[in-house]
Amino acid sequence: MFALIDCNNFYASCERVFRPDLIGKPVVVLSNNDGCVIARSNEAKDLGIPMGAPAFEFEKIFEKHQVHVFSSNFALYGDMSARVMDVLSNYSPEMEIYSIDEAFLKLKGMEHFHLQEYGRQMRAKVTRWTGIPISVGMAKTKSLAKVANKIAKKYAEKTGGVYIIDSEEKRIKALKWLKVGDVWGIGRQHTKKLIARNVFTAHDFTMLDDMWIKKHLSIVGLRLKHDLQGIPTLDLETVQPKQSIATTRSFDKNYTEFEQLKERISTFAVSCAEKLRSQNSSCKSIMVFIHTNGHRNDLPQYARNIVVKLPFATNSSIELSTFATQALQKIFKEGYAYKKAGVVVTDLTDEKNRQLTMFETSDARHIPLMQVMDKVNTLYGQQKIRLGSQSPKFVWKMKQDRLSPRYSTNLADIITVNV
DNA sequence: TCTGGGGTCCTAGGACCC
DNA sequence: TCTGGGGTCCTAGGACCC
Repeated sequence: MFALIDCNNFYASCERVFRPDLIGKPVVVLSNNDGCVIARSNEAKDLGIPMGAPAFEFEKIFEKHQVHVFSSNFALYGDMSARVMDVLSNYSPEMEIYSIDEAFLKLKGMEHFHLQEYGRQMRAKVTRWTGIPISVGMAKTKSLAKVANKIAKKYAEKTGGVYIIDSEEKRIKALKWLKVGDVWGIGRQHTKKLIARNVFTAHDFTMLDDMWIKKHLSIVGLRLKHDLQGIPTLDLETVQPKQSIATTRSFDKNYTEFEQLKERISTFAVSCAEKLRSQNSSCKSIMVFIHTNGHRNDLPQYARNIVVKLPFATNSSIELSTFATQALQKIFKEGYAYKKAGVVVTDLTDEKNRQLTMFETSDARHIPLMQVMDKVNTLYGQQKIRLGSQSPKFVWKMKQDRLSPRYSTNLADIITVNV
């Protein structure tokens, strides 16, 4: 058996842990730059605020219904996630942390446990120890555990937040209930195709011909079909080293000057370099992209990316910044209003096993320099030491008007209790 | 005015090898 | 008329996830 544990309305729930006065009230959390809604409490969902709703379009509704709006506070959510995962790890030796708010547990050898009760215990303990409400779904395969979890969440009162698919009868009933577009692994494009073929439910999907699925949804779709039929096809995935690392941002306003973009790209490259160093990797290629605002029909559009193979693997902020800004020069065009840019590093290698080239031009002196930079910046705050190319002339600040305190990761933000 | 960020996997087609 | 067979690697693009 597999269990899928999912935190309910995770970001919104994190905000509520330290603001219990918000329980029962509509809460939404916005994306970077306070752009769109990325998390909603049940009360906010009931108001008809959709996922991804642009904040500016819903400002009136927020006001009218006294919705509590938060900027995203990833320091808080990351820390709360670690706490939840820590509690869950006590319930099985085999766990896969699937995302910031989801984990699969393998319940091998627990067939004789009272699983319903086991799920209830998990739920009680996570809520008690972290303040985060969760839903638990269990079934013979991962994708069915996902389905069970949806049922547990949707019918929380009836199920107590725990649902188990443990018979063929329940499996069929669950799959007939689930819309095909809500199946894990079936997105918008595939849903369109499936509905055109009169496939409306997950159950309809499992009745499709293997060859048809393989042709139109690839091997991934076929595996999913088998998994949904109760044939274990998807196993827990072990933690793999990352294949790519990205830092990308939308801007608060449109940028037209090369110098402005250069500062951004340099900063993104430095950020990627820091992420690389924190996991002891170097990268051998780098991708830089820029584009205009696709939502603005009134402005000329331009989007380009460029991949640069590096002559040697590196994680030096200085070197990556240099390569990135050189790349930017190749794709930048005058006369456009740029809204978003990013740097993605790929071809990652272990720092220690770095292959040198015959004519290595990477500067070995950067290594101790980066160590010192990381140390100082960790101790005294981000960007206390930065490159000259990250000019303070262009001070850039993300719009975060409604940021909550970092209750659990910053000493100054710890809550005070008055007795 | 204003619309997120960070990932993964698969396939088809081209280039290349013997 | 008639032009092999079997591979690998790489890349771009498309799909998906939270």
